Order: sequence, then C-alpha cells, then structure tokens
Amino acid sequence: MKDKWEKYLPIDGNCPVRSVLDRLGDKWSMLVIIVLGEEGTMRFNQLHHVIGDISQKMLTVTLKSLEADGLVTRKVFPEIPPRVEYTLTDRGMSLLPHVEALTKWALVHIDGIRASREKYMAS
Amino acid sequence: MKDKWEKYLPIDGNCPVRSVLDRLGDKWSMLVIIVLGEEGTMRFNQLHHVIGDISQKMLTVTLKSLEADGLVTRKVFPEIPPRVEYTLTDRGMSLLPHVEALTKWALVHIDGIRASREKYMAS
DNA sequence: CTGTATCCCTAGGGATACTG
DNA sequence: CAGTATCCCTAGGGATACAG
Repeated sequence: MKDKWEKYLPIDGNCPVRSVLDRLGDKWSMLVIIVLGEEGTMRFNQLHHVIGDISQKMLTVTLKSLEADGLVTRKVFPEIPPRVEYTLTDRGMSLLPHVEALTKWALVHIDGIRASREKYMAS
Repeated sequence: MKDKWEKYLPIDGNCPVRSVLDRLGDKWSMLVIIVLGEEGTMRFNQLHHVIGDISQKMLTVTLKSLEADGLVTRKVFPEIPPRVEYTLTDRGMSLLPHVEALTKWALVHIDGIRASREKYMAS
C-alpha cells in the first residue's frame, strides 16, 4: 500500500530535500560558493583570508567535497611555491542565484526574526 | 582600517549568510517548512507521521525554534485529548519559494552530482 | 603556499521513559 | 494527543604540528 506522504520520506536515499541539505547544510559550503560566485576564481589562501574564521582543515574539507560534487574546479599550477585556484563550475554557478536569494531573504527578515526571538524568550 | 572582505566575516554576528544557515542548516527545519508549506496547517502527530523518521524530541525542538523565529504559529485547542495545530506564518511563506527553488535545483542536478562523486572517488 | 595528520571536545540529535 | 526529561553517543569541526 502506497503512502501518499512518501515524497517526504528518505526512501532509497532519494529525497531531494535531504540530498540538498546534506550537501549545503554544513557549516561552510554555501559561504564558499557565495564567495567564489561573487569574487570569481580564488586561491586557497585568498579564500582562507576572505572567510577569515574558517580553519585550514575545514576549508580543505569543504573544497574537496564541493569539488567531488562538481560544484568547484581545482586547478594546480606546478610552481614553487605552489598555486592552486578554485573556480565555480557551471553547476556551481547554477546554484548561486538560489543561495543568493536565500541570503537576500535573510537580510530582509533578520531584524524581524531577532525581534520575534526576543519576544519568544521573554514569554 | 576597513577590510574590503568584511561582508563575509561574522562581525557583530551580522553576516546574513550565516544567520540563514544557522537557522535552516539544521537537520529538520527546511523539511518542516516545506511540508507545512505544501500541505498547509497540520497537527503535531500528523507532522510526525508525514516526516516519518524524525524523533518526537527533534520535531518539538524544530517547531519551537521555527515558532521562536516567527516562521510558524502554534495554536492550541483546549480540548481533551489536546489538539495543537501548526501553520506557516507570512514570514514562513515568504521563505518557501526559495527553499523550493533549492529542492528543485537538487532534483535536476542530483544525478549529475552523484556521477561526479563516483568519478571523484574512483580517482 | 597548500595542504596532511592528530588529537580533542562540544553540541546535535537518537532512544527511551514518563506526564497533563 | 502532545509533549517533557534523561541518558547517551557519534560526527562535525577547532587547534596544533608537520610535510612537499
């Protein structure tokens, strides 16, 4: 018997809602995508400096997973000292407007949200 | 000296990118928003059944935080047995299209992403 | 410069039992 | 029905040191 709600369930791990959240819901992925989207190609240390409070480890991990998913390309220049440039792929670019829409929404609503939160705490 | 990158930094906790991720980046918030958005007002146990694999604790926690942020309203009917209905607020509704855009993006790209991921693993 | 390799620690979240 | 209240446990992620 089919369940009419199955589209919300993680059957076969195919729920699109969750697949996107597992990818972008971590601490840094969206931020890296936004920075690369707005600033264009960047080097590892440039990203590190721009984001500021990300650890080297997490920047590496985040870039690797974005690269694995084909959202970011990694280009190594065999120089000394080494240079590595990261760029958003077309797939990554296609995600950008949606992420930016979300951040714009946040900008518009953050004050109201904070106000709601305080009222809720007080009650 | 002003830093031209400060818009990406969490100065005063005001980075809009992060404020949205901290809110929606948890395991269940977006899913609850989508379900309430598509199905309309629902009772606690209805949500619990529809989502299926969320624990009672996490559903409570998630709904509370969404309520605190003014994304969801909680209406209690003083009956026995008790009935509680959850509905998306206007603010919650305004977020819905962006969340749905993200899930549509995921639907379109998930196959390609999975393919990229396998190629990456193999290399 | 661009990363690995460890160690470590907290907080998110699951399971279970209990309550009005 | 609609939640609390605990306990517990893992995985995300920070700090630090080292390497090509």
